[in-house]
Amino acid sequence: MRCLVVEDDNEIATIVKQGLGELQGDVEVESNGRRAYERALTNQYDIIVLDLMLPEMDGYTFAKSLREKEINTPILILSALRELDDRLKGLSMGGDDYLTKPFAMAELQIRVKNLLKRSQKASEITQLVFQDLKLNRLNREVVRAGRKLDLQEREFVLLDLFMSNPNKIIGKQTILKEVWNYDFDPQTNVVDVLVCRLRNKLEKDFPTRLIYTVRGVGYVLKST
Amino acid sequence: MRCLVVEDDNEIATIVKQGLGELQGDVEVESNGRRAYERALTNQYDIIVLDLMLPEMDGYTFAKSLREKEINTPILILSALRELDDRLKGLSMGGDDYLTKPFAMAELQIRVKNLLKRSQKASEITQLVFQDLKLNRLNREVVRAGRKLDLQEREFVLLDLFMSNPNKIIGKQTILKEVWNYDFDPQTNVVDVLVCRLRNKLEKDFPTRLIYTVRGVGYVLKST
DNA sequence: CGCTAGTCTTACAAAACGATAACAATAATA
DNA sequence: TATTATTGTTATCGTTTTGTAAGACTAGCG
Repeated sequence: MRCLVVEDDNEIATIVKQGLGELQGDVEVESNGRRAYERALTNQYDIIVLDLMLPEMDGYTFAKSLREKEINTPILILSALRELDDRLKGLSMGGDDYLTKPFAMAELQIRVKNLLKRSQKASEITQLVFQDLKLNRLNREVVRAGRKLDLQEREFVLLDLFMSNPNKIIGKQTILKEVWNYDFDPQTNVVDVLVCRLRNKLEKDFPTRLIYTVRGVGYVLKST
Repeated sequence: MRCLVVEDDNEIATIVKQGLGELQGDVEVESNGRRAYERALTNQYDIIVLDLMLPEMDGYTFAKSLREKEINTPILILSALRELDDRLKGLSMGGDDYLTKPFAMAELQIRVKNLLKRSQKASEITQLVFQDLKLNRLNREVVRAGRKLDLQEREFVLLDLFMSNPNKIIGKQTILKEVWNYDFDPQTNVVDVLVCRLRNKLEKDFPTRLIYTVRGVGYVLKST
Protein backbone atom coordinates (compact mmCIF):
# COMPACT_ATOMS: atom_id res chain seq x y z
CA MET A 1 0.00 0.00 0.00
CA ARG A 2 1.43 3.30 -1.07
CA CYS A 3 -0.02 6.47 0.33
CA LEU A 4 0.55 10.17 -0.28
CA VAL A 5 -0.25 12.61 2.50
CA VAL A 6 -0.55 16.18 1.27
CA GLU A 7 -0.43 18.36 4.36
CA ASP A 8 1.52 21.47 5.23
CA ASP A 9 1.03 21.36 9.00
CA ASN A 10 4.03 19.44 10.12
CA GLU A 11 2.53 18.19 13.35
CA ILE A 12 -0.58 16.77 11.74
CA ALA A 13 1.45 15.28 8.93
CA THR A 14 3.53 13.36 11.41
CA ILE A 15 0.51 12.00 13.24
CA VAL A 16 -1.18 10.95 10.01
CA LYS A 17 1.97 9.36 8.73
CA GLN A 18 2.31 7.33 11.87
CA GLY A 19 -1.35 6.35 11.94
CA LEU A 20 -1.43 5.21 8.34
CA GLY A 21 1.87 3.46 8.76
CA GLU A 22 0.08 1.11 11.10
CA LEU A 23 -1.96 -0.09 8.11
CA GLN A 24 1.19 -1.63 6.67
CA GLY A 25 2.51 0.42 3.83
CA ASP A 26 4.65 3.29 2.64
CA VAL A 27 3.50 6.75 3.54
CA GLU A 28 4.97 9.77 1.81
CA VAL A 29 4.39 13.31 2.95
CA GLU A 30 4.38 16.40 0.77
CA SER A 31 3.68 19.88 2.08
CA ASN A 32 3.54 21.81 -1.17
CA GLY A 33 0.43 21.61 -3.38
CA ARG A 34 2.12 21.96 -6.72
CA ARG A 35 4.87 19.51 -5.91
CA ALA A 36 2.29 17.06 -4.58
CA TYR A 37 0.43 17.32 -7.88
CA GLU A 38 3.57 16.50 -9.81
CA ARG A 39 4.29 13.56 -7.59
CA ALA A 40 0.76 12.25 -8.01
CA LEU A 41 1.14 12.47 -11.78
CA THR A 42 4.39 10.59 -11.92
CA ASN A 43 3.81 7.99 -9.19
CA GLN A 44 1.17 5.38 -8.57
CA TYR A 45 -0.43 5.77 -5.17
CA ASP A 46 -3.20 3.65 -3.75
CA ILE A 47 -4.68 6.51 -1.81
CA ILE A 48 -4.16 10.23 -1.26
CA VAL A 49 -4.96 12.02 2.00
CA LEU A 50 -5.42 15.66 1.18
CA ASP A 51 -5.51 18.90 3.12
CA LEU A 52 -7.31 21.76 1.41
CA MET A 53 -5.29 24.81 2.34
CA LEU A 54 -1.88 24.35 0.81
CA PRO A 55 0.89 26.52 -0.55
CA GLU A 56 1.09 27.08 -4.33
CA MET A 57 -1.88 24.89 -5.27
CA ASP A 58 -4.94 24.39 -3.12
CA GLY A 59 -6.59 21.04 -2.51
CA TYR A 60 -9.62 21.64 -4.71
CA THR A 61 -7.46 22.42 -7.72
CA PHE A 62 -5.24 19.47 -6.90
CA ALA A 63 -8.14 17.00 -6.88
CA LYS A 64 -9.86 18.47 -9.89
CA SER A 65 -6.70 18.49 -11.99
CA LEU A 66 -5.94 14.88 -11.14
CA ARG A 67 -9.41 13.77 -12.17
CA GLU A 68 -9.11 15.66 -15.41
CA LYS A 69 -6.00 13.67 -16.15
CA GLU A 70 -8.05 10.52 -15.54
CA ILE A 71 -6.13 9.64 -12.42
CA ASN A 72 -8.74 8.06 -10.21
CA THR A 73 -6.74 7.31 -7.12
CA PRO A 74 -9.10 7.54 -4.14
CA ILE A 75 -8.76 10.88 -2.35
CA LEU A 76 -9.70 11.43 1.28
CA ILE A 77 -9.94 15.08 2.15
CA LEU A 78 -8.85 16.01 5.65
CA SER A 79 -9.65 19.60 6.35
CA ALA A 80 -10.33 22.14 9.06
CA LEU A 81 -13.07 23.62 6.86
CA ARG A 82 -16.23 22.13 8.29
CA GLU A 83 -18.92 24.13 6.51
CA LEU A 84 -21.36 22.27 4.26
CA ASP A 85 -20.27 24.27 1.24
CA ASP A 86 -16.66 23.29 1.69
CA ARG A 87 -17.58 19.64 2.04
CA LEU A 88 -19.75 19.76 -1.05
CA LYS A 89 -17.06 21.48 -3.04
CA GLY A 90 -14.44 18.98 -1.95
CA LEU A 91 -16.60 15.97 -2.64
CA SER A 92 -17.70 17.16 -6.04
CA MET A 93 -14.23 18.12 -7.21
CA GLY A 94 -12.93 14.61 -6.93
CA GLY A 95 -12.80 13.83 -3.23
CA ASP A 96 -14.10 10.41 -2.28
CA ASP A 97 -14.48 11.15 1.39
CA TYR A 98 -14.29 14.19 3.64
CA LEU A 99 -13.20 14.18 7.25
CA THR A 100 -13.00 17.33 9.35
CA LYS A 101 -10.24 18.26 11.77
CA PRO A 102 -9.95 17.55 14.59
CA PHE A 103 -10.38 13.91 13.75
CA ALA A 104 -9.93 10.56 15.46
CA MET A 105 -7.12 8.49 14.06
CA ALA A 106 -9.24 5.36 14.33
CA GLU A 107 -11.85 6.87 12.03
CA LEU A 108 -9.27 8.03 9.52
CA GLN A 109 -7.80 4.54 9.47
CA ILE A 110 -11.14 2.91 8.91
CA ARG A 111 -12.16 5.31 6.17
CA VAL A 112 -8.86 4.84 4.41
CA LYS A 113 -9.25 1.09 4.67
CA ASN A 114 -12.73 1.32 3.18
CA LEU A 115 -11.53 3.35 0.23
CA LEU A 116 -8.72 0.91 -0.42
CA LYS A 117 -11.06 -2.04 -0.22
CA ARG A 118 -13.39 -0.50 -2.75
CA SER A 119 -10.79 0.37 -5.33
CA GLN A 120 -9.11 -3.00 -5.14
CA LYS A 121 -12.30 -4.91 -5.51
CA ALA A 122 -12.88 -3.92 -9.12
CA SER A 123 -9.70 -5.52 -10.41
CA GLU A 124 -9.85 -8.48 -8.11
CA ILE A 125 -13.07 -10.04 -9.27
CA THR A 126 -12.17 -13.56 -10.10
CA GLN A 127 -15.54 -15.19 -10.17
CA LEU A 128 -18.63 -13.99 -11.96
CA VAL A 129 -22.06 -15.30 -11.06
CA PHE A 130 -25.36 -14.97 -12.85
CA GLN A 131 -28.24 -17.09 -11.67
CA ASP A 132 -27.13 -20.72 -11.82
CA LEU A 133 -24.14 -19.81 -13.97
CA LYS A 134 -20.65 -19.46 -12.54
CA LEU A 135 -17.54 -18.38 -14.39
CA ASN A 136 -14.09 -18.55 -12.84
CA ARG A 137 -11.46 -16.41 -14.51
CA LEU A 138 -8.53 -18.11 -12.84
CA ASN A 139 -9.09 -21.68 -13.90
CA ARG A 140 -11.39 -20.84 -16.83
CA GLU A 141 -14.11 -23.03 -15.47
CA VAL A 142 -17.73 -22.49 -16.31
CA VAL A 143 -20.46 -24.30 -14.42
CA ARG A 144 -24.18 -24.19 -14.92
CA ALA A 145 -26.48 -25.77 -12.35
CA GLY A 146 -23.63 -27.86 -11.04
CA ARG A 147 -22.67 -29.21 -14.45
CA LYS A 148 -19.33 -28.22 -15.89
CA LEU A 149 -19.38 -26.76 -19.38
CA ASP A 150 -16.58 -27.14 -21.84
CA LEU A 151 -16.17 -23.81 -23.60
CA GLN A 152 -13.66 -22.78 -26.22
CA GLU A 153 -11.48 -19.75 -25.71
CA ARG A 154 -13.58 -17.34 -27.77
CA GLU A 155 -16.76 -18.61 -26.24
CA PHE A 156 -15.28 -18.09 -22.80
CA VAL A 157 -14.28 -14.50 -23.50
CA LEU A 158 -17.73 -13.78 -24.87
CA LEU A 159 -19.44 -15.25 -21.83
CA ASP A 160 -17.15 -13.21 -19.57
CA LEU A 161 -18.25 -10.11 -21.46
CA PHE A 162 -21.91 -11.00 -20.99
CA MET A 163 -21.52 -11.81 -17.32
CA SER A 164 -19.63 -8.60 -16.65
CA ASN A 165 -22.60 -6.71 -18.08
CA PRO A 166 -25.71 -8.59 -17.07
CA ASN A 167 -28.98 -7.13 -18.32
CA LYS A 168 -27.15 -4.77 -20.60
CA ILE A 169 -27.47 -5.05 -24.33
CA ILE A 170 -24.13 -5.69 -25.95
CA GLY A 171 -23.86 -4.52 -29.53
CA LYS A 172 -22.13 -6.59 -32.17
CA GLN A 173 -19.51 -3.92 -32.54
CA THR A 174 -18.69 -4.12 -28.86
CA ILE A 175 -18.40 -7.87 -29.13
CA LEU A 176 -16.04 -7.54 -32.09
CA LYS A 177 -13.94 -5.13 -30.11
CA GLU A 178 -13.88 -7.09 -26.86
CA VAL A 179 -13.54 -10.61 -28.21
CA TRP A 180 -11.53 -10.12 -31.40
CA ASN A 181 -10.15 -6.65 -30.72
CA TYR A 182 -11.42 -5.58 -34.12
CA ASP A 183 -12.28 -1.97 -34.73
CA PHE A 184 -13.85 -2.73 -38.05
CA ASP A 185 -16.62 -4.90 -39.42
CA PRO A 186 -15.19 -8.13 -40.84
CA GLN A 187 -18.16 -8.34 -43.24
CA THR A 188 -18.98 -11.82 -42.06
CA ASN A 189 -21.29 -13.14 -39.40
CA VAL A 190 -18.65 -14.38 -36.98
CA VAL A 191 -20.46 -12.86 -34.07
CA ASP A 192 -23.72 -14.59 -34.85
CA VAL A 193 -21.94 -17.87 -35.23
CA LEU A 194 -20.08 -17.51 -31.96
CA VAL A 195 -23.25 -16.62 -30.11
CA CYS A 196 -24.92 -19.61 -31.65
CA ARG A 197 -22.12 -21.89 -30.47
CA LEU A 198 -22.13 -20.41 -27.00
CA ARG A 199 -25.85 -20.86 -26.78
CA ASN A 200 -25.62 -24.47 -27.76
CA LYS A 201 -23.36 -25.21 -24.82
CA LEU A 202 -25.04 -22.84 -22.43
CA GLU A 203 -28.70 -23.43 -23.01
CA LYS A 204 -29.04 -26.82 -24.62
CA ASP A 205 -30.12 -29.38 -22.02
CA PHE A 206 -31.19 -26.62 -19.65
CA PRO A 207 -34.72 -25.44 -19.03
CA THR A 208 -34.16 -21.65 -19.14
CA ARG A 209 -32.60 -19.43 -21.73
CA LEU A 210 -29.95 -16.88 -20.84
CA ILE A 211 -28.92 -15.01 -23.96
CA TYR A 212 -31.57 -13.10 -25.83
CA THR A 213 -31.21 -11.39 -29.19
CA VAL A 214 -32.26 -7.82 -29.65
CA ARG A 215 -32.84 -7.55 -33.33
CA GLY A 216 -30.79 -4.91 -35.03
CA VAL A 217 -28.90 -4.10 -31.86
CA GLY A 218 -27.17 -7.01 -30.21
CA TYR A 219 -27.56 -9.56 -27.45
CA VAL A 220 -28.35 -9.51 -23.71
CA LEU A 221 -27.72 -11.86 -20.86
CA LYS A 222 -30.82 -11.73 -18.72
CA SER A 223 -33.27 -13.75 -16.68
CA THR A 224 -36.78 -14.87 -17.74
CA MET B 1 -29.66 3.05 -10.85
CA ARG B 2 -31.50 1.03 -8.27
CA CYS B 3 -31.43 2.10 -4.67
CA LEU B 4 -32.74 0.67 -1.39
CA VAL B 5 -33.48 3.03 1.47
CA VAL B 6 -33.76 1.28 4.82
CA GLU B 7 -35.37 3.75 7.20
CA ASP B 8 -38.23 3.47 9.66
CA ASP B 9 -38.89 7.17 10.09
CA ASN B 10 -41.48 7.82 7.45
CA GLU B 11 -40.74 11.48 7.09
CA ILE B 12 -37.04 11.04 6.54
CA ALA B 13 -37.66 8.14 4.19
CA THR B 14 -39.84 10.33 1.99
CA ILE B 15 -37.29 13.11 1.84
CA VAL B 16 -34.48 10.70 1.01
CA LYS B 17 -36.55 8.95 -1.61
CA GLN B 18 -37.28 12.21 -3.30
CA GLY B 19 -33.72 13.43 -3.13
CA LEU B 20 -32.25 10.26 -4.55
CA GLY B 21 -34.95 10.10 -7.17
CA GLU B 22 -33.44 13.26 -8.61
CA LEU B 23 -30.37 11.23 -9.50
CA GLN B 24 -32.47 9.37 -12.08
CA GLY B 25 -33.27 5.93 -10.82
CA ASP B 26 -35.60 3.71 -8.90
CA VAL B 27 -35.72 4.18 -5.16
CA GLU B 28 -37.33 1.57 -2.91
CA VAL B 29 -38.05 2.13 0.75
CA GLU B 30 -38.18 -0.52 3.46
CA SER B 31 -38.85 0.25 7.11
CA ASN B 32 -38.24 -3.16 8.65
CA GLY B 33 -34.69 -4.40 9.13
CA ARG B 34 -35.31 -8.08 8.59
CA ARG B 35 -37.43 -7.54 5.53
CA ALA B 36 -34.83 -5.14 4.14
CA TYR B 37 -32.22 -7.85 4.59
CA GLU B 38 -34.30 -10.32 2.65
CA ARG B 39 -34.84 -7.82 -0.12
CA ALA B 40 -31.15 -7.06 -0.34
CA LEU B 41 -30.44 -10.77 -0.63
CA THR B 42 -32.85 -11.38 -3.47
CA ASN B 43 -32.46 -8.16 -5.44
CA GLN B 44 -29.58 -6.40 -7.11
CA TYR B 45 -29.23 -2.87 -5.81
CA ASP B 46 -26.57 -0.39 -6.81
CA ILE B 47 -26.53 1.27 -3.41
CA ILE B 48 -28.16 0.96 0.00
CA VAL B 49 -28.86 3.90 2.31
CA LEU B 50 -29.14 2.54 5.82
CA ASP B 51 -30.49 3.78 9.12
CA LEU B 52 -29.04 2.10 12.20
CA MET B 53 -31.98 1.85 14.57
CA LEU B 54 -34.52 -0.38 12.95
CA PRO B 55 -37.23 -2.79 14.01
CA GLU B 56 -36.45 -6.52 14.04
CA MET B 57 -32.85 -6.23 12.78
CA ASP B 58 -30.56 -3.30 13.47
CA GLY B 59 -28.36 -1.66 10.87
CA TYR B 60 -25.08 -3.08 12.16
CA THR B 61 -26.36 -6.63 11.89
CA PHE B 62 -27.87 -5.84 8.50
CA ALA B 63 -24.57 -4.62 7.06
CA LYS B 64 -22.50 -7.32 8.67
CA SER B 65 -24.78 -10.11 7.48
CA LEU B 66 -24.79 -8.83 3.93
CA ARG B 67 -21.00 -8.69 3.83
CA GLU B 68 -20.81 -12.21 5.17
CA LYS B 69 -22.95 -13.32 2.25
CA GLU B 70 -20.45 -11.64 -0.06
CA ILE B 71 -22.89 -9.00 -1.12
CA ASN B 72 -20.74 -5.93 -1.58
CA THR B 73 -23.31 -3.37 -2.58
CA PRO B 74 -22.08 0.01 -1.32
CA ILE B 75 -23.78 0.98 1.95
CA LEU B 76 -24.14 4.55 3.13
CA ILE B 77 -25.12 4.76 6.79
CA LEU B 78 -27.42 7.61 7.68
CA SER B 79 -27.80 7.80 11.42
CA ALA B 80 -28.64 10.04 14.33
CA LEU B 81 -25.85 8.41 16.33
CA ARG B 82 -23.00 10.84 16.05
CA GLU B 83 -20.52 9.47 18.55
CA LEU B 84 -17.18 8.34 17.27
CA ASP B 85 -17.74 4.83 18.52
CA ASP B 86 -20.94 4.50 16.55
CA ARG B 87 -19.27 5.76 13.42
CA LEU B 88 -16.39 3.37 13.84
CA LYS B 89 -18.70 0.48 14.43
CA GLY B 90 -20.80 1.30 11.41
CA LEU B 91 -17.83 1.77 9.12
CA SER B 92 -16.11 -1.39 10.23
CA MET B 93 -19.17 -3.57 9.97
CA GLY B 94 -19.58 -2.99 6.27
CA GLY B 95 -20.61 0.62 5.87
CA ASP B 96 -18.79 2.50 3.15
CA ASP B 97 -19.73 5.94 4.35
CA TYR B 98 -21.35 7.45 7.42
CA LEU B 99 -23.44 10.58 7.46
CA THR B 100 -25.07 11.93 10.61
CA LYS B 101 -28.56 13.32 10.93
CA PRO B 102 -29.49 16.03 10.48
CA PHE B 103 -27.93 16.04 7.05
CA ALA B 104 -28.00 18.20 3.94
CA MET B 105 -29.61 16.55 0.96
CA ALA B 106 -26.94 17.96 -1.33
CA GLU B 107 -24.24 16.18 0.65
CA LEU B 108 -26.16 12.91 0.66
CA GLN B 109 -26.57 13.14 -3.08
CA ILE B 110 -22.91 13.80 -3.69
CA ARG B 111 -21.79 11.02 -1.38
CA VAL B 112 -24.16 8.57 -3.04
CA LYS B 113 -22.89 9.65 -6.46
CA ASN B 114 -19.32 9.11 -5.32
CA LEU B 115 -20.06 5.62 -4.09
CA LEU B 116 -21.79 4.76 -7.34
CA LYS B 117 -18.89 6.10 -9.35
CA ARG B 118 -16.43 3.95 -7.44
CA SER B 119 -18.45 0.82 -8.03
CA GLN B 120 -18.37 1.54 -11.75
CA LYS B 121 -22.11 1.75 -11.99
CA ALA B 122 -21.72 5.41 -12.82
CA SER B 123 -24.89 7.37 -12.94
CA GLU B 124 -24.63 8.04 -16.65
CA ILE B 125 -27.58 9.38 -18.54
CA THR B 126 -28.79 5.90 -19.08
CA GLN B 127 -32.38 6.35 -18.12
CA LEU B 128 -34.86 8.87 -19.42
CA VAL B 129 -38.05 9.61 -17.53
CA PHE B 130 -41.18 11.45 -18.57
CA GLN B 131 -44.24 11.17 -16.38
CA ASP B 132 -45.07 7.50 -16.03
CA LEU B 133 -42.79 6.63 -18.94
CA LYS B 134 -39.32 5.24 -18.44
CA LEU B 135 -36.77 4.46 -21.12
CA ASN B 136 -33.54 2.63 -20.37
CA ARG B 137 -30.83 2.97 -22.97
CA LEU B 138 -28.74 0.10 -21.66
CA ASN B 139 -31.26 -2.67 -21.92
CA ARG B 140 -33.61 -0.90 -24.34
CA GLU B 141 -36.46 -1.37 -21.94
CA VAL B 142 -39.45 0.93 -22.08
CA VAL B 143 -41.99 0.88 -19.29
CA ARG B 144 -45.19 2.84 -18.95
CA ALA B 145 -47.06 2.80 -15.66
CA GLY B 146 -45.29 -0.37 -14.66
CA ARG B 147 -46.15 -2.20 -17.85
CA LYS B 148 -43.34 -3.16 -20.17
CA LEU B 149 -43.69 -2.10 -23.77
CA ASP B 150 -42.25 -4.01 -26.65
CA LEU B 151 -40.84 -1.48 -29.11
CA GLN B 152 -39.04 -2.01 -32.39
CA GLU B 153 -35.66 -0.48 -32.98
CA ARG B 154 -36.89 2.49 -35.01
CA GLU B 155 -39.70 3.12 -32.57
CA PHE B 156 -37.21 3.05 -29.74
CA VAL B 157 -34.91 5.59 -31.36
CA LEU B 158 -37.85 7.87 -32.04
CA LEU B 159 -39.06 7.66 -28.45
CA ASP B 160 -35.55 8.38 -27.24
CA LEU B 161 -35.59 11.49 -29.40
CA PHE B 162 -38.92 12.61 -27.95
CA MET B 163 -37.89 11.93 -24.38
CA SER B 164 -34.62 13.78 -24.84
CA ASN B 165 -36.64 16.81 -25.92
CA PRO B 166 -39.82 16.82 -23.88
CA ASN B 167 -42.27 19.60 -24.60
CA LYS B 168 -40.35 20.61 -27.67
CA ILE B 169 -41.84 20.33 -31.11
CA ILE B 170 -39.85 17.97 -33.30
CA GLY B 171 -40.12 18.61 -37.01
CA LYS B 172 -40.41 15.77 -39.51
CA GLN B 173 -37.11 16.76 -41.01
CA THR B 174 -35.42 16.41 -37.65
CA ILE B 175 -36.96 13.00 -37.21
CA LEU B 176 -35.71 11.90 -40.62
CA LYS B 177 -32.26 13.10 -39.69
CA GLU B 178 -32.17 11.58 -36.20
CA VAL B 179 -33.88 8.27 -36.84
CA TRP B 180 -32.90 7.47 -40.41
CA ASN B 181 -29.95 9.81 -40.81
CA TYR B 182 -31.52 11.12 -43.98
CA ASP B 183 -30.77 14.63 -45.12
CA PHE B 184 -33.43 14.50 -47.78
CA ASP B 185 -37.17 13.88 -48.02
CA PRO B 186 -37.83 10.28 -49.06
CA GLN B 187 -41.14 11.40 -50.61
CA THR B 188 -43.05 8.85 -48.60
CA ASN B 189 -44.86 8.97 -45.30
CA VAL B 190 -42.42 6.89 -43.28
CA VAL B 191 -42.43 9.35 -40.44
CA ASP B 192 -46.19 9.40 -40.10
CA VAL B 193 -46.28 5.63 -40.14
CA LEU B 194 -43.62 5.34 -37.51
CA VAL B 195 -45.31 7.84 -35.23
CA CYS B 196 -48.53 5.93 -35.67
CA ARG B 197 -46.86 2.69 -34.71
CA LEU B 198 -45.21 4.23 -31.70
CA ARG B 199 -48.47 5.76 -30.57
CA ASN B 200 -50.24 2.44 -30.80
CA LYS B 201 -47.83 0.88 -28.37
CA LEU B 202 -47.44 3.92 -26.18
CA GLU B 203 -50.96 5.21 -25.80
CA LYS B 204 -53.29 2.36 -26.57
CA ASP B 205 -54.62 0.86 -23.33
CA PHE B 206 -53.53 3.94 -21.40
CA PRO B 207 -55.76 6.78 -20.27
CA THR B 208 -53.58 9.73 -21.27
CA ARG B 209 -51.99 10.70 -24.55
CA LEU B 210 -48.32 11.62 -24.82
CA ILE B 211 -47.53 12.51 -28.41
CA TYR B 212 -49.43 15.35 -29.98
CA THR B 213 -49.49 16.43 -33.60
CA VAL B 214 -48.71 20.00 -34.47
CA ARG B 215 -50.23 20.37 -37.89
CA GLY B 216 -47.80 21.48 -40.54
CA VAL B 217 -44.87 21.43 -38.12
CA GLY B 218 -44.26 18.14 -36.39
CA TYR B 219 -44.91 16.33 -33.12
CA VAL B 220 -44.45 16.98 -29.40
CA LEU B 221 -44.16 14.80 -26.36
CA LYS B 222 -46.03 16.62 -23.62
CA SER B 223 -48.41 16.22 -20.71
CA THR B 224 -52.21 16.84 -20.76
C1' DC C 1 -71.05 23.41 -45.11
C1' DG C 2 -67.80 21.66 -48.14
C1' DC C 3 -63.12 21.85 -49.74
C1' DT C 4 -58.25 20.98 -49.18
C1' DA C 5 -53.91 19.96 -47.35
C1' DG C 6 -52.06 17.48 -44.13
C1' DT C 7 -52.29 13.38 -41.22
C1' DC C 8 -53.68 8.61 -39.79
C1' DT C 9 -54.38 3.78 -40.70
C1' DT C 10 -54.12 -0.45 -42.86
C1' DA C 11 -52.42 -4.08 -45.73
C1' DC C 12 -48.99 -5.79 -48.39
C1' DA C 13 -44.40 -6.31 -50.33
C1' DA C 14 -39.61 -5.90 -49.87
C1' DA C 15 -35.60 -5.91 -47.41
C1' DA C 16 -32.90 -6.87 -43.55
C1' DC C 17 -31.55 -9.80 -40.07
C1' DG C 18 -30.31 -13.85 -37.47
C1' DA C 19 -30.03 -19.04 -36.88
C1' DT C 20 -27.96 -22.83 -38.30
C1' DA C 21 -25.43 -26.27 -40.90
C1' DA C 22 -21.79 -27.55 -43.70
C1' DC C 23 -17.48 -26.62 -45.22
C1' DA C 24 -12.73 -24.27 -45.30
C1' DA C 25 -8.86 -22.45 -43.18
C1' DT C 26 -5.97 -21.96 -39.56
C1' DA C 27 -3.70 -23.21 -35.32
C1' DA C 28 -2.23 -26.57 -32.04
C1' DT C 29 -0.34 -30.93 -31.01
C1' DA C 30 1.92 -35.08 -31.42
C1' DT D 1 4.59 -33.46 -41.21
C1' DA D 2 0.27 -35.57 -40.23
C1' DT D 3 -3.60 -35.27 -37.44
C1' DT D 4 -6.89 -33.11 -34.79
C1' DA D 5 -9.06 -29.25 -32.56
C1' DT D 6 -10.59 -24.79 -33.07
C1' DT D 7 -12.10 -20.91 -35.47
C1' DG D 8 -13.75 -18.43 -39.62
C1' DT D 9 -16.56 -18.28 -43.96
C1' DT D 10 -20.30 -18.93 -46.88
C1' DA D 11 -24.97 -20.18 -48.22
C1' DT D 12 -29.62 -21.02 -47.24
C1' DC D 13 -33.89 -20.51 -44.95
C1' DG D 14 -37.42 -18.70 -42.11
C1' DT D 15 -38.77 -14.77 -39.57
C1' DT D 16 -39.21 -10.09 -38.22
C1' DT D 17 -39.04 -5.49 -39.23
C1' DT D 18 -39.51 -1.75 -42.14
C1' DG D 19 -41.02 0.92 -46.27
C1' DT D 20 -44.62 2.00 -49.56
C1' DA D 21 -48.84 3.30 -51.26
C1' DA D 22 -53.74 3.84 -51.28
C1' DG D 23 -57.65 5.19 -49.04
C1' DA D 24 -59.97 7.10 -44.79
C1' DC D 25 -59.96 10.71 -41.85
C1' DT D 26 -59.77 15.51 -39.74
C1' DA D 27 -58.75 20.26 -38.71
C1' DG D 28 -58.78 24.62 -40.49
C1' DC D 29 -60.56 27.86 -43.58
C1' DG D 30 -63.31 30.32 -46.76
